[in-house]
Amino acid sequence: MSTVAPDKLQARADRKTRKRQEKKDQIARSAMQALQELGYANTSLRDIAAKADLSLGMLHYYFEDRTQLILHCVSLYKASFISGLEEALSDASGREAVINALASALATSIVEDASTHRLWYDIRGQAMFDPAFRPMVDEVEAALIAVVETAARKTGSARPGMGEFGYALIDGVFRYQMQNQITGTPRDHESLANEMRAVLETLF
Amino acid sequence: MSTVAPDKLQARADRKTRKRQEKKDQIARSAMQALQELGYANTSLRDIAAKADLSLGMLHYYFEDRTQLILHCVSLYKASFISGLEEALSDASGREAVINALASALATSIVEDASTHRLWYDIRGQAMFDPAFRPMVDEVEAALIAVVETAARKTGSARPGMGEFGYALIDGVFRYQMQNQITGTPRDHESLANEMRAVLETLF
DNA sequence: CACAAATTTGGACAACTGTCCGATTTTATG
DNA sequence: CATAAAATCGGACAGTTGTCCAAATTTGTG
Repeated sequence: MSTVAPDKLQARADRKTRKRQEKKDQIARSAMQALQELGYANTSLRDIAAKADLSLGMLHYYFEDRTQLILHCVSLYKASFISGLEEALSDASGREAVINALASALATSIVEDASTHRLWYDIRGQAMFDPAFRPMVDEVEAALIAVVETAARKTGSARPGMGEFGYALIDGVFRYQMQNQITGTPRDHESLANEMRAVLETLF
Repeated sequence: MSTVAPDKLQARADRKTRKRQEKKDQIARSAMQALQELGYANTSLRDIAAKADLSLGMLHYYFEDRTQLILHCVSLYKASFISGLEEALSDASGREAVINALASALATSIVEDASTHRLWYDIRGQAMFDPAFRPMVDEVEAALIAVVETAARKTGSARPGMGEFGYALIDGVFRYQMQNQITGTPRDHESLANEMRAVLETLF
């Protein structure tokens, strides 16, 4: 028989699992640093352990295997990037304002988080070969398509198939900007936003 | 002193190097089969040797290292894909004909060579982390941008910066089509070409 | 045919990988 | 404070990787 109330046990278990989740997030944030630098193919668990100042065994204590750890990183990426876009959209109303908000948010992300997106594109490409990454990639892309659909609705230009088509177009330019930002000549926020605006103006 | 004429020596040396080049191409074609299947990160030299029915040492006899072999594969990809696009464009005149030709050629390539493009996107992503791939990737992209500029000129809609911008847009849709063709529901030539035509109509 | 060069083989090698586990330390609990 | 659970460590393990090389075979040449 238990000496404490059931709800107290429950609360205790919850605190444990939350603490564990936070530790997993913290490890994943360190892991992202290593992955962003070296890429999926060239980052070993030892690289990650070193970056996180953790022992090798710890990684397997918190994550089933390498794939699960990387998936957790993508999950963090999604939460951060998508919610930023949604927030930018929710604050805007009127066609021009919506277009400006989206273009500006995307440009900001290129300037500030180019190497995070580089990792995302690396893993999205990996998903083309390793089915283990597909569900997570599909989840992120579905959310991005939903963002485009929201923008289309708010600009009064919603059409069937618009989400996917718009996502593909925007992603093409966004990825090219990211690539040039890292391997070519970096551009400033205004220049990037203007280019993206040109896409959105013809799309919506 | 030599017992044969200098030009004869020259011809002999040329034959040797040409034969060596053809062997390299043959190996690279086999290597592409393995790489297309498994991807850059998961294809070992042993996988390639097995696919090419060759011993491991042979690969190093013809290629300095793994990177050089893969670069040779990309070089083959470029020659084949780009020349196909250029040919399609050269046969067409008049705005609608040019747009149709380009849209159709791209759709054909999605249907027939989706997994070749999957490998290309894999290596283009790899170039974001490994500088050894950058010159080759830049070369391919410069050629693709030139194709877009040719199309823009032939449709009478050439503007400064058009090549890069158009390439980014088209590539976004093309890549998304490729991804869906492999991991999603494959579509037929007409459907793919129609979608691409929609991009080209607004671009040019 | 003889002989040199080119080609091909098969395996050795060290480095690196993800995974796993026993022992130790730290933390939370009654 | 004592004791159980959670957390952390350090290293072992087997498998894989790219690279290299000495020997054997094939090819081309005089």
